[in-house]
Amino acid sequence: MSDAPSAPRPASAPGPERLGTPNLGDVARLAGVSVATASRALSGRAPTRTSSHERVAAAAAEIGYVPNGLARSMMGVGRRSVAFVSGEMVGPTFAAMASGVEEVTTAGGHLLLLCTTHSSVQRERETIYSLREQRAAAVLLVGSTPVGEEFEARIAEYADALEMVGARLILCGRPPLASLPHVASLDYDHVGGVRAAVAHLVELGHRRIGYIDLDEESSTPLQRFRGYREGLAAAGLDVDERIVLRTANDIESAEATIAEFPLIDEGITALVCVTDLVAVGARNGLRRRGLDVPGDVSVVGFDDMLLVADLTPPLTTVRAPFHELGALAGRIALGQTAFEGAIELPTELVVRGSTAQPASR
Amino acid sequence: MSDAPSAPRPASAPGPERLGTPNLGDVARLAGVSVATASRALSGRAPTRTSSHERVAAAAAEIGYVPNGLARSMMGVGRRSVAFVSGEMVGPTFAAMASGVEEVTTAGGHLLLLCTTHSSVQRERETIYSLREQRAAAVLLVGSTPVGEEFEARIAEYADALEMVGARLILCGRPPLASLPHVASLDYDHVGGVRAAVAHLVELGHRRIGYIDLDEESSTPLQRFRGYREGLAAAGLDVDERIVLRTANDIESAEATIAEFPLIDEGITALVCVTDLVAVGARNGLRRRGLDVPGDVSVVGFDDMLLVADLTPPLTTVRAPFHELGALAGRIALGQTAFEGAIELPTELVVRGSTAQPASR
DNA sequence: AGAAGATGGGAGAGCGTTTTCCAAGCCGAT
DNA sequence: ATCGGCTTGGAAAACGCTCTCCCATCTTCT
Repeated sequence: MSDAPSAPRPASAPGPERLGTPNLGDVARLAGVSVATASRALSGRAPTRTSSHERVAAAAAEIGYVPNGLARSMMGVGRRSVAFVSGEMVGPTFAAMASGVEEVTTAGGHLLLLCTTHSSVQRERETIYSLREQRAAAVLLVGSTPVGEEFEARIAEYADALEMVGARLILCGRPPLASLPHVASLDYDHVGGVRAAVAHLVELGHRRIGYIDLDEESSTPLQRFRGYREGLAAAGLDVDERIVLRTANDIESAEATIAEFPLIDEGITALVCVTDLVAVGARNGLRRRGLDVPGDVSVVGFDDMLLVADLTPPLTTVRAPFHELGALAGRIALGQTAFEGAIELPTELVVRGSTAQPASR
Repeated sequence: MSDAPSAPRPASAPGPERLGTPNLGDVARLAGVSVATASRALSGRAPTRTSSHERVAAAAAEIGYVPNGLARSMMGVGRRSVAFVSGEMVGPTFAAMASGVEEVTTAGGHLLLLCTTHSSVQRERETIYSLREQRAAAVLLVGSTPVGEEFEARIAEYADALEMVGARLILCGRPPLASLPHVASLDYDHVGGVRAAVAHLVELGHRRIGYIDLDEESSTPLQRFRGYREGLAAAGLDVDERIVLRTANDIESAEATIAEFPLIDEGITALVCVTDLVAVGARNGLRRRGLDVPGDVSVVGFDDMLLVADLTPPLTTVRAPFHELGALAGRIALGQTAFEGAIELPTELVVRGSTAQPASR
């Protein structure tokens, strides 16, 4: 049956000109060598360099050859990609973490993919599965997320799905999951940070310290609240649920929350806030009620976002190493650093002007 | 010569088990159909669905088949990627623009690549060429950059290089280049924004209005300075170089710059700043010198970054539609919107408390 | 009942690389 | 002069997919 071993070239024209971008075959043809030789010459993987190598290089330059990274990736030798998946791209912590990741991915010759889930489970799942199809080297799931069985089951599903194609899943900015100790997860010391903040307030003489929490049940606020609780406990104080407020994570909501809170009646002299944004809102609300910060009420935030040092008063807050966290996550994603158990980066209390001794009664 | 048309399968074992992730061939084999049928069935490109389609779907589910996005991309049917290339990833404008781009790329089923050049020409070039190899659909070069022939030549080089592989170059957040009207470039109205700021100050009664510029010659500060000049001219005033300062784009530098500036001697009552960061630094410096804002000197910024509304006094500034700019750039990148000449999005003056009538002399 | 049309599915080329295997060619050594 | 080792380069398989022919059915019309 095989009467014509050489196929009749159905599509391409007989002339030397081809459509589209030139290909390694074109380079080889022009240089008068085989594609194998051309590939070897261009990738520098050949034993020695000979005249044909130079012909290949010249041919490549002449026709403007651009190697196809997609094809290289398919052969397992291209750049791999790492995905940065977060709920939202705004917010003070995002950019710093992303830049940390970017630093190590590009240093390693890899690509950084950016995805947003808009806090939708469906989009999160779609994103992960899409990334799996793209054969990403790793997926960084960053930011706070819900706690609970349903969530852990979802992460387990993602981890399995990704492992199936040799991609690893890394949880970034959230604590390790009890049921999934093998999933790499790195976080910073929320608890210690807030504990330090509370200790600072206690040392200043505060005894009645309120807390403003987020109105969502996710890992970050939960941990920070634990820091509050432990901080109080360390000073021999108990959590009084009546002076724990909840709000959304933006300035306006926090301000509105403070507006309708009978704090004076409770004798509160200090307020620990789950984030800087909430702290700023709280400060605005206090001010609106004619209360001075820190004269009447001290305020502490968390994140040390840009500009909080320039507020009046400058905000006392907890600084977390977002950039380092991102860089470390990137290194683990690329396999440059092994993941051995949970990683928790230290945080640091930055004392500024929004905290002071309570007014003498 | 062709005695053995069927090659002797050198590598893979004879058993049904294969290493690595399952393949479309594996699915087809299990379903008892050809790869062509399997491909059609899974991609839903077949006219109707038949029993074999269901067998294929079942087989795919059974062995956990994950289509290879890289291979699909190589065939020209996969997700394409759009690259967001900026100097730095920090800064107030970055996240908003990136999120705008992300919104439209993922809506269109595409991938967003994130790259940083660290303001190094070499890295910029490497990035562009790497993206070209990756066959990105488009490259968004975002942020301010140097002006001048050398720069335009570089952009021309990039545009040509990218066009060679069918990728388009989009300049985002900088004005169109005179020598390259065909490369898509979108910007927002720096000039109009600063003009409005100056007009606002003039209307308040200011006549001696200083300016703090950046110490770099790039498009953004140049345009904003032009807005300053035109704003003064519209009020019949001239630029007095003695009250034009230069600083780096961070709070500390701006503060230091203000510290050694004889502004009182010059009778300055208002200061227009090239960015919010500089404005905050200026405010800090003024305050340090015992001057009140806006009592002694009014201050205007540009960018309306997060928290400037919560400073004391709240900063009067110019707001630019960064998110929309990013989204529009994304749409042009994806070819959803045609680029017809320069695009300039409007800006808006946001009057807050850092500007007031000059003190009566 | 036979032919025309519709339709599902298979074989195989093609995408642009890398890489393995193997045939030459060339050198010095026996 | 011939043989083993070494370099050099080519043919072709492989990666995993899509897509264009085709052929074999099945339906349906005359």
